Amino acid sequence: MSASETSKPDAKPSSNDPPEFNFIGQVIPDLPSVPGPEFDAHALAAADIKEVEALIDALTGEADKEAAPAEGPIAAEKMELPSPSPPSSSQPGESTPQIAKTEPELDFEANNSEDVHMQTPAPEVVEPLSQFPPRKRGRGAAKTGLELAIVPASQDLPDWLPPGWRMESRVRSSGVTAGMRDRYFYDPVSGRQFRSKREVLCFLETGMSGRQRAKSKKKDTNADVTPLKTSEHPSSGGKRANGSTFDFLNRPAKVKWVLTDSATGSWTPFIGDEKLPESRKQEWATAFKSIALRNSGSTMFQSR
DNA sequence: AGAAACGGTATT
DNA sequence: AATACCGTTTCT
Repeated sequence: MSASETSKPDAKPSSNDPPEFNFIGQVIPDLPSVPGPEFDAHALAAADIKEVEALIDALTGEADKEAAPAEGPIAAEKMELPSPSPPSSSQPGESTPQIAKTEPELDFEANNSEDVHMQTPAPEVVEPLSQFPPRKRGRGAAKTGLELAIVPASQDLPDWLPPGWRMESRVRSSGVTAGMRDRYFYDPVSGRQFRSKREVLCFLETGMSGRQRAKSKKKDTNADVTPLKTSEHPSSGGKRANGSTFDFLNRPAKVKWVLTDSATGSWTPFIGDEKLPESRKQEWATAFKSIALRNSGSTMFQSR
């Protein structure tokens, strides 16, 4: 649809210094625990709600395909938004601008075909970061007992790397390039692996791995942002860079997004009755934003 | 098929 | 010269 930016007359100074931008890194330095909305809820209100919907859909739809029959009434129609209409926007003809005065809680409940087995999905801080690889695979798998010097590198992270991201530095143990180091970056949300700064940044921008062209010879006139692949559980394996999604492993069966503050637009995810743990909040917020952003362009980052 | 590691060119 | 980046190979 809106192929070209509609409202962007000259939003590109481009004459000064378009340095490295890592909006996510700046926007989410550290999500405040309560009233610290970094993003504009207004933007999320309308169209983005659908994203959340879709997201939840994905969550439930792909949550456990094993329990999903080939035609079972999955998430498709489970979702029911009480009021898809954006509160912030004024409804001409009505007179109840009781916007988010009293917490318009939209509860997207995600019920699988089964009931709930995971009422307490996230006991605590999961362990998104496995310090060391599960095993040795690939080239130097069973070669020599090479115990690669895998440096956690939790520190000394590059400045461009958004907070929460993990970096791994592996040293090559053989070959003419032995001794060289390869760095890998991992998205805390999806767990995907990236091999370079460029990949990461590209991912942060578009939400996709920028490397996705030359696939089909000539058939993509607008191969822009490919839809998410809602058929993977990244956290379990951590694919390389490609799609972006939630942590499909540790998710609640029911999520409730509450607009805690309409003014600033502070949405807070609730699991059941409990507020999302801080540890998870960032991830969610990141994903949430990422998705919303993907659709609204940069609408939500406008500072008023 | 996917992940890990190496090879090698491009870039700084 | 150093290293960032990514194609390709190798192994699970």
